[in-house]
Amino acid sequence: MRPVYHPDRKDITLAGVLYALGDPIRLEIVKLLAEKGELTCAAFDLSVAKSTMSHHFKLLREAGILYCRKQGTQHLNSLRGEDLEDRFPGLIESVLESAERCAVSKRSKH
Amino acid sequence: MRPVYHPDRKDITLAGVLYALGDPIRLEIVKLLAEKGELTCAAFDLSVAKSTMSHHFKLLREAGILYCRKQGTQHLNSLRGEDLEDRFPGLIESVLESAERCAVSKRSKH
DNA sequence: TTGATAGTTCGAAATATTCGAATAATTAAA
DNA sequence: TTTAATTATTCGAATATTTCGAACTATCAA
Repeated sequence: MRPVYHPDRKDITLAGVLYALGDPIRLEIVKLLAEKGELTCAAFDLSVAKSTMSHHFKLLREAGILYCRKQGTQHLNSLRGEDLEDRFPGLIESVLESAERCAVSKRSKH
Repeated sequence: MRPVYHPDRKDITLAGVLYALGDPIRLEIVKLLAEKGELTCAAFDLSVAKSTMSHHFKLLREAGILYCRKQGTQHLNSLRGEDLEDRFPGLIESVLESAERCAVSKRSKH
């Protein structure tokens, strides 16, 4: 397993970030990372195949949204909060707030 | 030409909105609409085929991002600002701010 | 070694995107 | 009332992306 690619901060694009966030699974991943900090892929049980999860993580990583470091057989993922904040101030926060609101309104439907 | 479909406010999803915004052409469309108000497809000269533009407008419309009304042979498009603000407060504003920042930093590279 | 665990890579099937050509709807001109 | 011009959608083909399960790689532990 060769080291994974991470784009430079300056190469993170808005459309790339929004595209990466524009998928329910990936949005959920980002939400959990924002809550919990650093997590392995295995921490997410999101009803898709392992290879599909791998694809989602790769896409998020290559969009510049998360950073991945290896520790033994595990891959620890965390948000690139500082880079994202520098590049698009307030954006991720705003997205997470919307995501949280949706989660709340969904729960309160019952 | 039958009347076009617009989703109800409540059916606008965060992932759907972010996905729709996650394309350079569509982001540009939204940026221009935010600036200028109501515009026809023809107002955008974005170096893609006419049919592709039609596809992008349809996707933005079905994501709930814009409203389209017919006037003669033209289709007038505008942002569903109120609906979006109700559903995801501050989100579009935040995206547009990031988009504007990018545009500025791109211009100041020369 | 051998096995177990954590992820990636591969190839195929299903979806989505893009284009140019053809079509539809409306208005204006002859 | 035809005819032409304008605006945009729809169709079919080519290309790209997404998803899955199976096979593979890397690391650690027994």
